[in-house]
Amino acid sequence: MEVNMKGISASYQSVEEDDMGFRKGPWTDEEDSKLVNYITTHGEGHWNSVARYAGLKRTGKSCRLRWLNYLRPDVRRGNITLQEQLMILELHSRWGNRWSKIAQQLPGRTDNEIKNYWRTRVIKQAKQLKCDVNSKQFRDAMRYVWMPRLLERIRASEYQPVQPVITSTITQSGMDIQESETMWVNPSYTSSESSAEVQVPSSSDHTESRYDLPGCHVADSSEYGSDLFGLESLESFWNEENMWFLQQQLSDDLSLNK
DNA sequence: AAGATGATCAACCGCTACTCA
DNA sequence: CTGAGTAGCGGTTGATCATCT
Repeated sequence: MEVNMKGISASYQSVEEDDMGFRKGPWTDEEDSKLVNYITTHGEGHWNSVARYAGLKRTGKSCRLRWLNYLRPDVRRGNITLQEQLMILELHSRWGNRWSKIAQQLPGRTDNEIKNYWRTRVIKQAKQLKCDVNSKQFRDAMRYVWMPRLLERIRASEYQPVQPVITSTITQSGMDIQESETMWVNPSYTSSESSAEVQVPSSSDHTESRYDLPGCHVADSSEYGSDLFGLESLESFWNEENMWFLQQQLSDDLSLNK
């Protein structure tokens, strides 16, 4: 039987059935088309009925997941864009592992996809830096170093303002007004403040003191593996300018907390 | 060329929340 | 109120592909 995995057709032998006779494992083209046909005709919901009446030996849960994560017509495929990466970082800093909630802000992306992105890219980078992904150090690095850089890259590539995100609809005087909020472009870390307007001392002021984040090991360039955010190397984030800026931010935070 | 290792992502699992009889 | 059925969420697993040695 043929199944489609990662865009290629492959023979797959290990589709099995559980004690209840439900099939498990990758979906076949035939199963996909049965599910799509049924939902096209009858609509979503009542997943156990879908499974039964569509002639699928699958659990309702499995049908729901397959539809939402793969078969839905509005599912977006392909790489996570720079804008989406920035949104994920920002929204995760607000909401934590609320993948479904984050996914709602990214049309066409599924919670599964975002979760996978976070686990495979972001957590990996935290590990490489020997930081806990939830540590203040790593979060500050994201907020004050990586996200501004990402924003700069977006602006450089588009050469136009970043699209605001429509977050709510309010009704006023009988008219629907869409209130747009630049929810992920926090002024506190826009590029103008993070780099352009910040006075960076000459390199001689701090060349000797490569900044070690407390409890956070800055890896040698040889330790860097894949490229979070599509940058050439994570090392470029941890250059002296950004280190200096991050150090200032951290010391400001500390003084505020006194 | 082949085996080892790492990265990716679809799918499953367990749990909680919600609905309804 | 309670229990069954269902939907949805987040964590985890495992198959496959890609890259490295």
